[in-house]
Amino acid sequence: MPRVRGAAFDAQRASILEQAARAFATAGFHGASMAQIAHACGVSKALLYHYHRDKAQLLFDIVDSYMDRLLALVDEVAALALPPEAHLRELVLRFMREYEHSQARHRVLVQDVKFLSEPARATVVEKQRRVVDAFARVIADTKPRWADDALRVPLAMILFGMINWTFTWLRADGPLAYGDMADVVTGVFLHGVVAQPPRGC
Amino acid sequence: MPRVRGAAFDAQRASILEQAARAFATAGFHGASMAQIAHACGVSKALLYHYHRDKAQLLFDIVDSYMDRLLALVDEVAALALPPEAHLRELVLRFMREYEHSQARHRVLVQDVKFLSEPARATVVEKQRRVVDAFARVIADTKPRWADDALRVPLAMILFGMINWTFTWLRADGPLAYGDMADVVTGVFLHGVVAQPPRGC
DNA sequence: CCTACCGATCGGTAGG
DNA sequence: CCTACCGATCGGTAGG
Repeated sequence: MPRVRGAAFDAQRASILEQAARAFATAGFHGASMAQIAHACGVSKALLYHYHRDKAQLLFDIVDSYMDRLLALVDEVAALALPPEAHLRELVLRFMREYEHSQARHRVLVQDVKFLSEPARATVVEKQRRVVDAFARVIADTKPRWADDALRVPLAMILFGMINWTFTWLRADGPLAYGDMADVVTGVFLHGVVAQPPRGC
Repeated sequence: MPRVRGAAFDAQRASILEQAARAFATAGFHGASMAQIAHACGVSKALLYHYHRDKAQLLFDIVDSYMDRLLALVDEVAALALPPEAHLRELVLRFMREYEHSQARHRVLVQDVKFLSEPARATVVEKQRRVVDAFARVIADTKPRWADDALRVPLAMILFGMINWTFTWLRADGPLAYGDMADVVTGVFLHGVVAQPPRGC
């Protein structure tokens, strides 16, 4: 029985990243043991160390590959060359769809990046900065009421707050779908909750 | 040298809660050891167990007392009997001011409540539910564009996302003050970022 | 209110 | 001599 070495290697590596992300998401980086992760993967603990130098490297491989996916999303939407409000709406929709089937990875990104060693953390934070900056540029194109340059990033962070907080409470199997929530998020961010505009007609 | 037992007891207890909150905030619940916390307090590890049955009880005492403080804030603002938009503005301002000098407690509330035992967690979650519900009622009073009852809580969660995410990136010593950020958050939530209203005049 | 410890489990690595 | 893997156990340290 010949083995396709490369393919099996990659598949097992992907399986380990997925199971480790789930374990870190539910128990936290320090609360999840390598033994638990190995058990969830159906492999020996020693095998984990064949694919990842140590526990911190496993965490890094999860969040760094996830940030690459989010950066790719940013580029995909930019290629559509949409007008500013539609561009932002599409970004929010695609990000929330991505979160929906990456809940564990996303939770790990939010809660465990601080446990990385400094050079590894800096790599991830730089990629996060590029995503935030891409959102900030699109927001600036919508001609916001706050034109102050010092508020560019804070406005983007307000939007990320709306998006990122959603996955802490929204149930994937609940009555409200992620896609519907993306519409509400974009609507509130662009035009607010209140029906009447703030300035008289 | 007579000892005023009650006062010293309370002061030491408060000191332990503060140092433990800092340790949990930076290292996570499982990453912070009882020995580290004891050292930060300048006391023995055994003393910690004089005030709190175990590590989980210490975590509970931090977040439960913090939720009591947030519930008190809700009542204080309600007593002002403000019109809906001003009511919401005041709630956001006072919550963000509270976060400013409770950064460690707040971080612990967000990231470590999941490590409590189920009855303890339920107690905290119930208090969180009451805070969210209070915000949802004020939001409903502002005559939102989304009148659907199923969106009452999601709209409140969007606002909490904006507020709660802020403390993950806003530096207390930076150029942007929490009070200024509270104004921007309320402005975006009520009327959106875009200067032009969504409906024609 | 401390020192001295425990049963168990941690992340990581040995030989084969 | 290599890569891919296992059962067993290392030195330290966790909560209590």
